[in-house]
Amino acid sequence: MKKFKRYTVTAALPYANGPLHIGHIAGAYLPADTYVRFLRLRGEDVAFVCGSDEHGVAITIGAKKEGLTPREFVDKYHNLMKKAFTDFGISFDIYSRTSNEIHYKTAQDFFKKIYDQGLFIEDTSDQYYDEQEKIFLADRYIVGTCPNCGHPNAYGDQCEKCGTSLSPKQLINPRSTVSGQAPVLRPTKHWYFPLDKFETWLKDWLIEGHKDDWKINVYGQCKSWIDQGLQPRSITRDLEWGIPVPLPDAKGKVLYVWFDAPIGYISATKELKPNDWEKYWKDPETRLIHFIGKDNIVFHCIIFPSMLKAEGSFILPDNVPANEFLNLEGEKLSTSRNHAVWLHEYLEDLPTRKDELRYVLNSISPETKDSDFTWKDYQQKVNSELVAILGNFVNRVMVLTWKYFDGKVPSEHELPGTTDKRKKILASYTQAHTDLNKTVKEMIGALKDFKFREAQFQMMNLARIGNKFLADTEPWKLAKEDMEAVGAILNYALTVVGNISMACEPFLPGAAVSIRRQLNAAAVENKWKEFWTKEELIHTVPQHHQLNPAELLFRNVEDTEIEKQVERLKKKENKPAAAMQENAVKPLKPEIVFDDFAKLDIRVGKVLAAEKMEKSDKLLKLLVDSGVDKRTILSGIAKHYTAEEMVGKQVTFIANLAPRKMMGIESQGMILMAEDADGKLRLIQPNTDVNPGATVS
RNA sequence: GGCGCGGUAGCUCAGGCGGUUAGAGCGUUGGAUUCAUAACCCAAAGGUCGGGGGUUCAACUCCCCCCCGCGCUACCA
Repeated sequence: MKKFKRYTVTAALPYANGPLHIGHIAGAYLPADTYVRFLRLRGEDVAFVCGSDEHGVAITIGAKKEGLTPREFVDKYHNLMKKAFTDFGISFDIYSRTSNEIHYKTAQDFFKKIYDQGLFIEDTSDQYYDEQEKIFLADRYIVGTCPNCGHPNAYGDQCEKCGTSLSPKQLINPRSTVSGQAPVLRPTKHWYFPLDKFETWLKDWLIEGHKDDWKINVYGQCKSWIDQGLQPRSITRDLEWGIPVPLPDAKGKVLYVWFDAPIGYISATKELKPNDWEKYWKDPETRLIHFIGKDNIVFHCIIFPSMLKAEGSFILPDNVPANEFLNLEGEKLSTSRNHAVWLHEYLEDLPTRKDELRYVLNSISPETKDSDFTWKDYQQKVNSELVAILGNFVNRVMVLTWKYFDGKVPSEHELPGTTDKRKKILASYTQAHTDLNKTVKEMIGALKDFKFREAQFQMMNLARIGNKFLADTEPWKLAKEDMEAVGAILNYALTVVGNISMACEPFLPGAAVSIRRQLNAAAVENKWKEFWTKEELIHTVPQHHQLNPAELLFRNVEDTEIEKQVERLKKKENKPAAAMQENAVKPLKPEIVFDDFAKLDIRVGKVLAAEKMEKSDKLLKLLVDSGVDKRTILSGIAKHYTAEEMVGKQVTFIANLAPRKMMGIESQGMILMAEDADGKLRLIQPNTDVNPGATVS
């Protein structure tokens, strides 16, 4: 493996439109922090950078919703996240933000450098423009009737009722959500990054070059993406909030948030190391690693590297150990449903349990597949692992040393194997020592491979071996007959405790400090690098050294503690966030006159036959008796109704809608559905049967 | 529908370029023990390795089909 001189480690820039939850932590920040702590302990030169991602339409929408300016809005969430990270102990070297001036310049320079090479494609196309507000409307700012399901308030990028992805021009009767007015089409120019031109290079660099060293889930998704063919991507937007496109003819244009965000890693590094930041981004002997969640894979593995390649002077990511997702109590985390454990709330409720959260999240880290956090599991892991195995081991060694040696480290010398009992002790010692060294090597090997669950397990193994050593040698029995042996045993046990304090630092930084305090081990601190680079047990506590009183590393989690958390979770779900409630009821459409309505021929029909459309997940093909004819209607309801249950049902449909071909079959009408707040579709039916062909008015 | 990743003991997960009785931690049960936050230590029970075919002397591991979960994608008038 290539030897690197230094590391640049990034953790995904969290989007500044809401607080952090444990899914974010488990996905990117905890693994990144664990890895960085490991690197630092080995004495590596590392820059650990992160910051808030503060641009994009979603920010402007969120700001509007909360009645704030975008600036106030991002300030609020930037500060909230920054504090939560600090309080939790994620050890960024810098937590910056993309609204900083230095980032504006960095991003603009980056753009300009590629622009000057003539790489970007310029293209002018018609887009919706709000004449009253004098702005071009981003997709999310336009609502209209969904051409698919008739949902009157579909967004310009997606209909939330039927899930169809849309472009604004497909919407019927589009309206601006800013002014409520109908927007007009206007030509506007944008710049595109020619991703397609990097296909050959990506195949070489990624598909060939990282076949074996990238995680299989990451590699598989990238390969799938590249194989499907790459398209130019637009990298500018018509928007007020963002980084202005640094060109003379680009008034009102900003860089697309996805373009500027990853450059934020570079800006943050510049801010951190104004004089030698380039070493961390341009020296091939620097190892660049991105920690992200799986939603970010394509961006960090394909698009950003292509941008870096295009710019020309930067190094490329050497690895992108993306995690899958974390679920909560068996269900997906959901911001809108408020189904989440928010980091800042956890820290308020359980301020003394930071290591516990780190431990549990790491132990269920979604490294290879989605995983599930439950409070019950949290309690069990804390009680039966942290308390019972690790805390207990450290505590019993401390207590024994105080009891028999007044808290002074016993003398250190070879124990002569003069009796059978002593021979047994020596055998136990040899066994423990061999196991411990092996475990240390495995722990460090796992950390190098980004296998943090495994690494943490090996760290805990040190305590398991320690417990076994005590049980095997039984110093409390020997105290009656052979204090020299007791001293030898406890001297070694204290050595193990000292090594554990070093081993647990990347996983349980709080416990590491506590153990060091108990050992009164200021003298030990400069030994950390030795432990982490020699990869074996080292000598930690000098003989006759005075220890501090024992303190408990962890407390048991009582039932009442987790019951409180579970209840809190349930309560939240019954009471969705305020923002969600606003969303649940869509705003009224502009007024129409009776004649508009009269154009519609709405009727009730009866489904005679139904079948699932082949090769479609959403479409059912219905044969409907409309009274005047039997017609085929395709409807995107397959996720809500099976073909079988549709047969015989009365349905309301639009009878005079122009026929439309879908997947090779012509649909002669449109079934009307009601959409519940949760997105479920339900048929609109008369409350008693009517004859097929009955009109609705 | 296509593509990617996954489906291994009650739970969380290892493993597997085919080859002895499929592993660990936690949980459960039994034993031992008392230095320790009833914790630790020992032992046992517990799995037809998602289902069905196939290749092979031999498959959990390779091939095909199917089912389930997650993600991307197509369709959704």
